[in-house]
Amino acid sequence: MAQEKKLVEAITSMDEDFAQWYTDIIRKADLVDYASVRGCMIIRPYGYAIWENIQKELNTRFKETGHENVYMPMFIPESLLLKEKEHVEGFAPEVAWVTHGGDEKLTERLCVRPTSETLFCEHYANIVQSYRDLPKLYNQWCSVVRWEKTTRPFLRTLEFLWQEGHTAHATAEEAQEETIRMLNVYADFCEKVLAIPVVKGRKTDKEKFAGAKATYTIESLMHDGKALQSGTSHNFGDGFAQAFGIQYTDKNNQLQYVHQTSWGVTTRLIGAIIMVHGDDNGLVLPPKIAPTQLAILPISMHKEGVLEKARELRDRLAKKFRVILDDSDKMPGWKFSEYEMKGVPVRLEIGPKDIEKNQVVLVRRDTREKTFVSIDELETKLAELLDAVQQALFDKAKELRDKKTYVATTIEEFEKIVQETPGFVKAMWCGDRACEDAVKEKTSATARCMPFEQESLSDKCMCCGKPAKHMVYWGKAY
RNA sequence: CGGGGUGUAGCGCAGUUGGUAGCGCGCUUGGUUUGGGACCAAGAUGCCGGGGGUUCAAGUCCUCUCACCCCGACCA
Repeated sequence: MAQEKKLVEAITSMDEDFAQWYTDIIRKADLVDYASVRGCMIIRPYGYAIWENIQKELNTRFKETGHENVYMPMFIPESLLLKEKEHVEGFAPEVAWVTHGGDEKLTERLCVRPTSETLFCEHYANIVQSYRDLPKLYNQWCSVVRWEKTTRPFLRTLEFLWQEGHTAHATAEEAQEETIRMLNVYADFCEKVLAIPVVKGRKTDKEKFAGAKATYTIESLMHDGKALQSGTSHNFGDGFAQAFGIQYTDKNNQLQYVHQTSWGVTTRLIGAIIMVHGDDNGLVLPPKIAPTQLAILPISMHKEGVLEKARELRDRLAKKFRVILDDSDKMPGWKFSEYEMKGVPVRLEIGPKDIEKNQVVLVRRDTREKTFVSIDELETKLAELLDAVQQALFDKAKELRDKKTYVATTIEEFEKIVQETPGFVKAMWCGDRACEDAVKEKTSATARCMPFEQESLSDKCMCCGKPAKHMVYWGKAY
């Protein structure tokens, strides 16, 4: 029995060692495997299915807001990358270079895209001539490469999957509207689909994207109290347009520069789902994103009629839900643990006793609460239960985030909170880079964002005591 | 890139003063089982991370190297 117990507890407790818990989950739930190149991961079918659902949901929203998908090359000539100064300085340290084609040394080395601003800019310069050509609302799904020093599956890998939207507009106002529109799309997606509450706001200059005029972000809080930047939306103004010569002729026959935006989310969102909803029994997936919403587990399936009934239910429910039937000869207890580990939102048990009573047992993953449901009203009850789980996950995550959101008015208070009770800390800031640097130096916490919903906690900067300009969410970040 | 740790069967690990490799889980086959990780029986599985040394003999000692994990600095 001791041995069995150990097996069940194969996942490290999150309170004991959060990092190890995370690693255990992604391996045991079959999300990823390590690849032979350092820092690269294999996204396994179950993990990739989550990404496919993310793609499906986001693509719908992108199309609804008028965007078209395109595909850009993965190589960027060095000369092209060098065109925008701040941008290069931001990315140069972490790009991978291709220097040879076969045995031939290339005359100009090519970087493997770390992001595709330069490619989109080059293309826009070619295809935009008139105000009639605007706006251009493009998006691409691809992978990018950043030669990171340390890596963690989903959170930071050398190569990762993402989408990057790149748009060009006639006016600064339109570009700003687009930047905020897409930030809101991300926020809505995170909250409604991933059940992850987010704080919307603007990045400080120190934290903004290399080459951007302004960066907006959605920030979420993980179970361990560390913050995760979950999506960003940048307004480039006309900086890139000037560097790349993207001009159009307006209605008055005047030559103008376009105003651009870019925005992206990555497979990191999967890391967020794990760290926001997961527990000591494994993954917990929000029904809207779960590859499998219902696992049907026949009990005593060698007995007459059980398997037949289970198959009948599977066929019936598969019309409306993402369902699997596990008719392998594993023990029921093993299957319970397995599907909990994989975060399947609801499981259905059906055995001889249930068939007699024309019922099934539904068990929700998040609370393990069991309900007996008549087979006749299964579709309705299951739909209700999935909705209830979706909502409960959001509520629970929000409650935890709110609980772990603190207020500090002095640097001493701030330091104490950061050290003793990790989470978001709301505090006032004068807007000076020196104070931001000092906070990081002292506490290793950074400014996550200046939220749109500002509060006046005090009229002085917590660091220097000068008049406060912004209320900032601070925290240690992934 | 700094600090720490680990590489032995698919996974988790043991391997004493150097003597030619073992345990648990998993896997295969057969049987009994099935409402919270079943049991019995019979099997299969190793370039001991890699290179170089020392030695009659290296998983074990020396040396170089590679990879991964954790903590920092940098980033999505």
